[in-house]
Amino acid sequence: MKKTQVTLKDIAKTLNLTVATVSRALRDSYEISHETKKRVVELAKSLNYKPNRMAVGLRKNKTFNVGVIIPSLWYYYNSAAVTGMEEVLEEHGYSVLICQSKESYKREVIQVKNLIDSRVDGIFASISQSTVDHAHYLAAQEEGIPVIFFDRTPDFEGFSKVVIDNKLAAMKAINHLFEKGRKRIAFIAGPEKLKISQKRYLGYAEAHKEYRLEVDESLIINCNFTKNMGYQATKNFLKKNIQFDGLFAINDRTCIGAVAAIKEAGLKIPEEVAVVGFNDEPTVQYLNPPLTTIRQPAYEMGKEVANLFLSERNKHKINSSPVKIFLDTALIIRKST
Amino acid sequence: MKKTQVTLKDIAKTLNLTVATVSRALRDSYEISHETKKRVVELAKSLNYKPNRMAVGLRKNKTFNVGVIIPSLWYYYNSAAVTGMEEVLEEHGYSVLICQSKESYKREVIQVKNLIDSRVDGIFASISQSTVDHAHYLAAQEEGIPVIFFDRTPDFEGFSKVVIDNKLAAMKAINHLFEKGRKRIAFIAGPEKLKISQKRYLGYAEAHKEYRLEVDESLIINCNFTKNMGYQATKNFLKKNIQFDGLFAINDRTCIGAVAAIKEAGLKIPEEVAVVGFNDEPTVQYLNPPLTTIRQPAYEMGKEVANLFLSERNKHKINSSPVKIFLDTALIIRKST
DNA sequence: TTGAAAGCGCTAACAT
DNA sequence: ATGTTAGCGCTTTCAA
Repeated sequence: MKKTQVTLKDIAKTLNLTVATVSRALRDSYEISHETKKRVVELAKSLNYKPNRMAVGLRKNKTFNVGVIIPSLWYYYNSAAVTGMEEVLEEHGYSVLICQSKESYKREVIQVKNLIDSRVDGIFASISQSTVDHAHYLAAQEEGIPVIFFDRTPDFEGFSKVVIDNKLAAMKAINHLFEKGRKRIAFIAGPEKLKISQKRYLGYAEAHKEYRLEVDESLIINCNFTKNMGYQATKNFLKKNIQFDGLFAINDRTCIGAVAAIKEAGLKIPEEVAVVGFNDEPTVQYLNPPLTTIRQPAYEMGKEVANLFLSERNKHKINSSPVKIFLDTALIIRKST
Repeated sequence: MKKTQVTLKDIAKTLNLTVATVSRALRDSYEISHETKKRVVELAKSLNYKPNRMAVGLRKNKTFNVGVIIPSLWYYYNSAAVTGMEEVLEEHGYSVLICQSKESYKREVIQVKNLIDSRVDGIFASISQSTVDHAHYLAAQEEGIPVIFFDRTPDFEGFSKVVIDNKLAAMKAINHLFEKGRKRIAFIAGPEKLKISQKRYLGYAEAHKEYRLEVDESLIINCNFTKNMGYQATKNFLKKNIQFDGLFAINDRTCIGAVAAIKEAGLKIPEEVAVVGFNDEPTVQYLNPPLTTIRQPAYEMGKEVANLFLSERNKHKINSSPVKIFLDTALIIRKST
C-alpha cells in the first residue's frame, strides 16, 4: 500500500496548533509569529511534508497541469522546448501534458478541446504546418485559460509569444553564403502557411536586396515538413538543371534529405554547393560534411514560455496585454560552407 | 475568468436527485435503476460533464499522474515510447510527467525521489547508461508505487518489464551481414553497464558461433552514448588499421557518427564496409547510403507499459509477481548492406 | 434503489 | 497572532 502522507493535521497535532495556522505558517510570511513559523517550517521539513496537490487544486480550482501542443516530440527543437518548460514549471508544482499534433490541424483542434475539458491552467503551443486559423485557441482563452505561443505562431496579435527573429536568422544564413562567394542560392522554403516560412523567405529576399541581387524564383523549392524531408524536393529540383552554388534549408531535417540528394547527384559539398541548415539539431555536426546551421535556442524558449506563464499568472489584471519576446539565434559555421 | 465547470451537484439539482445517486449512475452499472441511470448519463453528456480530477484524486488518494524516466526525449525511441504511453493513459485520465536522466545516474536517483514525493501513481523507467543499482526504484516500490521498466532495464527479477529480445535482434543483424558475405564485423558495443549492450554482444557472439567463426576482440569498439556518437570511437578504431568488412552499431545515432568516420577515411559503404544500425530512427533512411537497421517497436513498447500499468492497477493482489513482456524486432534492409 | 452524511487535505473568511 | 468554520467536488458507508 501507498504509505500515508504527512498532512497539515499531523504537523498541527504535534505542535498543538490548528491546521489553519500551520497552513499560514507555510505560506504567509506576515501575520504569523516568527517563532511559530520557524517551528512549523522546521517540523514540516523534517517530516518531508509536501502539500497534497489534489487538495490544493480542489480548493483553488486549479489542476496544476499545463498543456503543450507541439508538432512532434521527435523534432529536436520541440523536445528541447518541452524540457525547458518542465524544468521551470516543476519547481512550481506544475505538470506538463504533451500533445503532438503530428502536423495535423484537425488533431490540433481536438487536442485543444481536450485540454480545455481537462481544465489545464495554461496552454503553450507551436502550431502545425497545416493550421489555418486560431479559433480553437481563442476558445481556450475565452474559457480563461492563458495561451502562449512559441516558435510557430499564428498571425494574430491577441496572444503572447516567444519567438526568434526568423527574418534576421535567414539573413544571417544567406549573408554567410554571399560572403563565401555564392550567388545563386536555392532555398527550401517549407510550408507556405507557416509564418516562420514566410519570415525566413523575407530574410532570404532582404539579404539579396542588400547585396543588390535579384531573387530568382526558380531557386525556391517548396517542401512541407512531413514528406521526404527535403530529399524528394531537392531531387526534383536537381532534375531541372538549374544552376546553383548554395542552398539554405528551412530546417535541418529537411536539409539532411537535401544533402543526400545533392551528393547522390555527384555534387561536392561545399565546393560545388555550400549548404546551410536551420536549428542545429545534434546529429548535423556528424553529417558528412558537418552542417553549417542556424542555432535556435529552443530550450531557452521553453523556459521563457514557462516564466511568462508564471508571471502572468500572478497578475491580477485579467487582460494584461499580450507580450512578444524575441530570442537570439546564432550562425554555427561548419564544413558544409 | 475560468468558466465554472459542471458538477455532480448541477446534474443532481436538475434531475431532482442527490449527488450520491448521480455519482453512482455515472460509474456503477448495478444497484441503480436503469431509468435514472439513463437520464443521468444523457444529461451529463449533454452538459459535457467531466469529473473533477482533483476531487476524485483527493477522495481516492491518487494523483492520476505517472512519472516516466528516460535518458532523453531527443532519442527517438524514447519519445516514441512516451507517445505510446500518453496515448493509452490519457483515455484513463492519467497524465505523464517526463523526467530526463540525461544518462546521469545521479539525476535519475533525484528524479525518482521527486516522483515519490509528488506521489505519482506509477513509475515507468528506462535506465541511464551510468546507472549502477536499482535501490531508488526499490524504494518507490516499497512506498506502494508500481514500477515498470522498458527497453533498458536493471538486472533484477523483482520488476515488471517490457523489452525486446536484444540478443536475437543482434543476431539478426550479424546473420544478415554474414549472408552478405562479410566475415570481419566490427561492433560498436555501447556502455558495458547496460544490459542491452551485454545482450547485443551476446547476440554478436552467438551468431559467430553458429557460423563457426571466432570472435576477434580487436573488432569490438567501446563507446558510450553521450560522447561523439560513435564518430570518435570509429576514427580511433580506423587508425589501428584492423581489417574489417562489416560494422554493427549499438544504435543509429552512434552509427551516424561511425558512417561519417568511415566515409571520411575513404571507405565505400557498402562495397568495402557494410553497415547495420539499431532502432530505425526516422533520419537514417536519408543517410547516404540509407541505413540498414533493426527496427525496435518503441511506440508499442510504451503502449504495452501503459497497459500493463492499467491492468496491474486493477488487481487487488498487491504482490502480483512481475511480468516480462517481449516485443518483436525487424531487420530493415537498405543500401548500407 | 435512493438519500443523508462524513470526510479526503487544504484554504480563506470571519471570529477572537 | 491564532482559532473556528465552511466548503471545494467527489466517493462511500450507513440508513431508509
